[in-house]
Amino acid sequence: MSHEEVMKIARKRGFLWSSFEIYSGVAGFVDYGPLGALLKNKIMNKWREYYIIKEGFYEMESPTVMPEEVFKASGHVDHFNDPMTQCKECKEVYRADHIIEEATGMDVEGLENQKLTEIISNRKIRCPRCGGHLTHVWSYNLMFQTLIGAKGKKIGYLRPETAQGIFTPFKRLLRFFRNKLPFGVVQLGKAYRNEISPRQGVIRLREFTQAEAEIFVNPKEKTHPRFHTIKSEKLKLYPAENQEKGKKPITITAGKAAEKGIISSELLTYHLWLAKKFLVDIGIPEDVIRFRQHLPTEMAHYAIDCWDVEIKTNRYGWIEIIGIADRTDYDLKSHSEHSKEDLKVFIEYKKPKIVKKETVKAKMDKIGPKFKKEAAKIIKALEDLDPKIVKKELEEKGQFKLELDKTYTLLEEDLEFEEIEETIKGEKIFPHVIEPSFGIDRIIYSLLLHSYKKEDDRTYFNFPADIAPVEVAVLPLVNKEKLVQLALKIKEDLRNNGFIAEFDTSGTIGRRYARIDEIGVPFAVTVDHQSLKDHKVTLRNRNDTKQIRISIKDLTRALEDLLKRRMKFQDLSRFYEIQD
RNA sequence: GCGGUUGUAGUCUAGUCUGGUUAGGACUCGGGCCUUCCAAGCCCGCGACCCGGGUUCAAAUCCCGGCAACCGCACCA
Repeated sequence: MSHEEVMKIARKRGFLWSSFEIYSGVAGFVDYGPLGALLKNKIMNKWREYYIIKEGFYEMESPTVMPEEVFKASGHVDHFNDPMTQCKECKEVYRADHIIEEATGMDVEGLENQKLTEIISNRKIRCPRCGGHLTHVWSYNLMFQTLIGAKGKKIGYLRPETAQGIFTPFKRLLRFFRNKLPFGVVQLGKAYRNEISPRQGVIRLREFTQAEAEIFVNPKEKTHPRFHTIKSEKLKLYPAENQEKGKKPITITAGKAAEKGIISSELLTYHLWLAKKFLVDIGIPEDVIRFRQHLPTEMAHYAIDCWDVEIKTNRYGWIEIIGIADRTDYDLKSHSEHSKEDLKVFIEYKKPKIVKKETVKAKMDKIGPKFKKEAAKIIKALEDLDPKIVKKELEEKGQFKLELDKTYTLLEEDLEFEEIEETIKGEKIFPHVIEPSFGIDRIIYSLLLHSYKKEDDRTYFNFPADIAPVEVAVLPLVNKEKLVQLALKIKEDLRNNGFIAEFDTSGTIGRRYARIDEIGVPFAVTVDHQSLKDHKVTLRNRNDTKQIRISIKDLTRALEDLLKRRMKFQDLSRFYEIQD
């Protein structure tokens, strides 16, 4: 539970290192060491199990460098930008808009830097701390900028989220899913934010790994086919209202939360539950998980409802590790406007709608001779007019003046009104997007923190068997040639069967167990003298250090059952002799 | 970005104030001996003054700058 102890072991045993240490390091970057990389991959693959296999979403991969247009459309170029100013005397840095709003009460959101600078000098706004003069306003954008191409004319940015890489090929995706909602697309990968001053180690990184799902749905159908199966599952929620009124979080069933509108839709509720199930599955205890709703003031520009999954930590309090948002149609709409591409989906009505409609048409035999060459454009213009207005004007004035490049006067005899029935099969809409966005690095931190166990003089990571980086250790009880040879052979066999197996002869058996416990190896195979005669070895369970004696030929099968969590060690011990 | 505190092997630390032999110890790690089940013991070995500049005959030690970590403030679409 202690941050310091856990991070110390994480560093010592090769889970997490700060990057570029030999060059003093750079804040906000970390290396995943050998065990960290294994752990991270296992967690990401578990995530794929949940979102790709079980939910039926598909994964894609887009570039991490993207052209400026993408982030103009997404709002990151404008909204991810903070206007800053600094006191010339005391060097304090401020948000320029905040300081103006405080001093004058003006709403200056969205104004250009030059305008803000003018306001500061005209209104004689000074440093609130020391009264000193303030510098001109500059922009601090949290995106890393780069130049694309040899001539360096095209501005590019490192993506601040993986999501945009899913929105931009939306037309292709829609075709891949055969033009039908709902569908989900996921992406796991790196994202970048040039934080002003990253602290808190792995909690706020400049380069981090996200696992995001973008689920495209019909706005009228924000539910999930399996919602009924999770209705009575309990969620610990901290709604915005409770935060504002200083009340405590509530525990409520998924069904009630959606029904009462605490969470804005059944689908969003389902994804809150799913995120929690995932976290519990990889080994984060349920009682350190809660869902906190964004306050209206902190909600991102694109969302209508957003819940953070938070984990309790001893050092940082409750930290956000997952954000689950209803992004509505913000992104697709905006990309559609900027790119001039149609990013809508055709939704077919269950029953076609029959609409009665009045139309006005030109009588060709009248219009033709009357207007000759100009008739064509008049006919075309009539199609776009509201027939009611034409009819009304005709009735009142006996003629209708059509304003085009010049005025054409149309009489009642030139026109024909008709009421027709039109069958509308459906409509084109922008889908809404439900987005669970996982911060993998923070999840790993939370997992390390909450898996760490200390018992007497023993420490271990209580990783689930299928998450543990090293799966099994093979150890000779003592370093006698024959035992070492047999242990090596068993290790090779296990590796050939796909297990991540380690072997260790250093120190005494107790020290070896301690070493593998410290990195959370769930099972150990120990070869003793008896093994040479009866071809049996002991299999040790990390959490309770209990052992059973099992024949070497059964080992692969037993370990497979254990590591895939088809069987618990306790169940296995019914079939085998228990060792003291 | 601002202010404060701190930087000695993988880890913890002595030495820094008061400049002066080969920077000392413990644990860890590697090799060996021993050892029949949970960090035992013995022998051997690897391994450090954050980086750069200055002052000085001489800098881990004093001064300046940088970097990093921690704490507070600010920031965190």
